[in-house]
Amino acid sequence: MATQKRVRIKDIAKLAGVSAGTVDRIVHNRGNVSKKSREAVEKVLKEVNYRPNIHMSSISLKKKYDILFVSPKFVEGEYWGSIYTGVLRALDEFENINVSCKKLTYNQYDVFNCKEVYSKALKLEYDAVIIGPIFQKETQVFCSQLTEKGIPYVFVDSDVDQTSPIAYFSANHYISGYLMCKLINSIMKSGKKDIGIMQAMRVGNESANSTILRKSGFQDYLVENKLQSKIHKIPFSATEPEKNEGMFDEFFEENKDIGGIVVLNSRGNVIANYLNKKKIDNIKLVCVDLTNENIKSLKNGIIDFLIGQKPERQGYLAMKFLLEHLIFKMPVMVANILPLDILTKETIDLYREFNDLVYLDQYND
Amino acid sequence: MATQKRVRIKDIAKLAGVSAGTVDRIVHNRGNVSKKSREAVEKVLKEVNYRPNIHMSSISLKKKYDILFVSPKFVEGEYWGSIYTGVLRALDEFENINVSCKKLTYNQYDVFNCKEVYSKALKLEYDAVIIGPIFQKETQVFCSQLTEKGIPYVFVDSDVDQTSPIAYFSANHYISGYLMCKLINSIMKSGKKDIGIMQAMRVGNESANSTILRKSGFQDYLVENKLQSKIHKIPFSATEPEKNEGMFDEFFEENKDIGGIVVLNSRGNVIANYLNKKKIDNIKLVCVDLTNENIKSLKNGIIDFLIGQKPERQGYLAMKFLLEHLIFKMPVMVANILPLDILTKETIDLYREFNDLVYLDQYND
DNA sequence: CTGTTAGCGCATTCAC
DNA sequence: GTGAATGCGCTAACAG
Repeated sequence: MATQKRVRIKDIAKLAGVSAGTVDRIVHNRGNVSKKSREAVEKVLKEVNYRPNIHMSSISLKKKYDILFVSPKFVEGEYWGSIYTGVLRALDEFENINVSCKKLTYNQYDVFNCKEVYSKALKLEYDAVIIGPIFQKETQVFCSQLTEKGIPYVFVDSDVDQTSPIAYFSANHYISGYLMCKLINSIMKSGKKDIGIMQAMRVGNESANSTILRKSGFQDYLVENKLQSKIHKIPFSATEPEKNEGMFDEFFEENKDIGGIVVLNSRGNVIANYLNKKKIDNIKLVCVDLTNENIKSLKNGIIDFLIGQKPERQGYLAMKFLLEHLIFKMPVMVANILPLDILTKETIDLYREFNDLVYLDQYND
Repeated sequence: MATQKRVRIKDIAKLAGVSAGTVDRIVHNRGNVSKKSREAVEKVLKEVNYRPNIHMSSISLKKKYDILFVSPKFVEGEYWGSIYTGVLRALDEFENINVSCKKLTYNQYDVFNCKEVYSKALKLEYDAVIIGPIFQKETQVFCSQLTEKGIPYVFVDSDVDQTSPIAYFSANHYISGYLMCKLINSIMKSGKKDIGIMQAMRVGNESANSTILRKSGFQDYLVENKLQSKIHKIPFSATEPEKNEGMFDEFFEENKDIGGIVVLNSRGNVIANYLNKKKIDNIKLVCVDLTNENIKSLKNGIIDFLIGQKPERQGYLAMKFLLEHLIFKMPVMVANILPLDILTKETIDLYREFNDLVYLDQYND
């Protein structure tokens, strides 16, 4: 009753006046089909909305698929780790498909290392790539070389201009920054009016695309709402954390009117730990990404709102769509923008309990 | 690499020294098995963590399952409609399983009608029931009669005391109320301090369990945080909406210090539309449930935060778990508490785009 | 080029 | 009470 009976390959064969084998050859673009048969089958396919049953396919599929996963280095519980967990979950769900997934990671704070890893990646053999991009230009070069070799790729976390991925899976970073600005303003109580923004220092002086977009959304909210808050950049080092406390001490010495801080990258815990240590509790804090460290700070009340980007789902969908594309050459939607999760101390536990899946795998290259 | 090769029924058969047919008889509790075989197989099952492949099972399954869905009346886009949509989505995903789902609905504001529908339900034939409960006592009676007949049931939206469902799928309504109280307080600006709570009038004067729990969470937040806000109940009628405007006029005439309103049931749009019509824009509003009407008010800025309870997912999981239970008699987790979504004007569109699935079915009984 | 056939994991039926 | 045989939708190898 709910949905009409799904049409099978056998039905299509009958309607087109050919055998099941021929239909299968066409669906999988496997050649050796006469023009006449192809046209007859494609005509039927257009009429009947054939949705191949991937579970049935995978059981009898013999081909092996090699996928490469390239992203910033990570450990479990970090943003990129969750993306990878999603990738593994997709592999688990489609366990009958014979696919191997090789992982290659680079230092996201060092453009030179990223370049190195990309060229290392080009020497390997695989059917498709999942890319977690940080550096725009380097990724563009990498992608154009993949295109030359005829290898399809998808992005997770961000899209990259001037590339042609099969699909990408990301949050809307602009809206994310816009939202974070709204949230910090709506919870800052009258009195101290200034807002701080954390800024990571990188080798190569390039900021991640996602952070740039968030900053732009942040600014636009201020302008659209004619807010007069003074904005202060707070520098910090992701690679040499021991330097941070000194820098923060200096900053807060000079800026006494900070009423709220927004962290537009996933390292919110850096400032949260500082505020906690110094027992500063009159500064509101809005951060992004459900890293283990950020979650800890959300739970103990230092972070007020934490924005989640569903990294696990991004990875899951990327692998799932990639497999569907490889197997069925199905047209997939290119832009896949996932919703933003707004989390508080009250909701984080339920969120994790429900989304967490235990993976005991080692996260090794 | 990701996960160890899944063990198949054939593997178990070999390990236990019996044939695949025998293993299947045991897995499906179908009898006609010697004690010796049963013990051998069960021993192996314990050791190897057999996860039957439901997709492979369903293809060769011949049995037909009849499911009954009982809930408050709804139209598309309302809370209960989304739950039903999730049920249909599960049926679509497991299309190979031969299952029919009959729908029966009652007036959630009229306990007598609910009773009638429950007794009508008891006269039908089915293998299991999905219940959306509103009235506690009546549901308890219904459930005890189901238990007598040996018919399993699951709840969506709420659990009900003194019943033994296979499982239930709901939000934590207590936390939901607690959270709504925190949100309204964090965004109310100094000045007007009082908070209003909307209260639906019902035939039978029984409030839904979910609303009672939310109220309790709401109160506890106030107490724990030693907040002095004065709380005002604002009565409204869900069944005779034309009476509301007069009641609200009267209420706001008498209470000038309302700075925020919380609606602990899904009818937030009732007060939102009123505030919009009267151009009152200095009252913050926090509501629950993503009904089409509530979403409209969120988008035009009348509602500040809207709490979502993932009704679609509740319905989906209820049907999915029920089928798994019926087919495999698998032990399912009884309490399934879904996370709460916090939505704002900025995030609602992404949320809907991503979660919406088009179902062209008619919502008829 | 194309139809036929075997086999994937599983539930079920049918001889033994 | 049990193993062997069949068929589900699909892919892949094979024989024409």
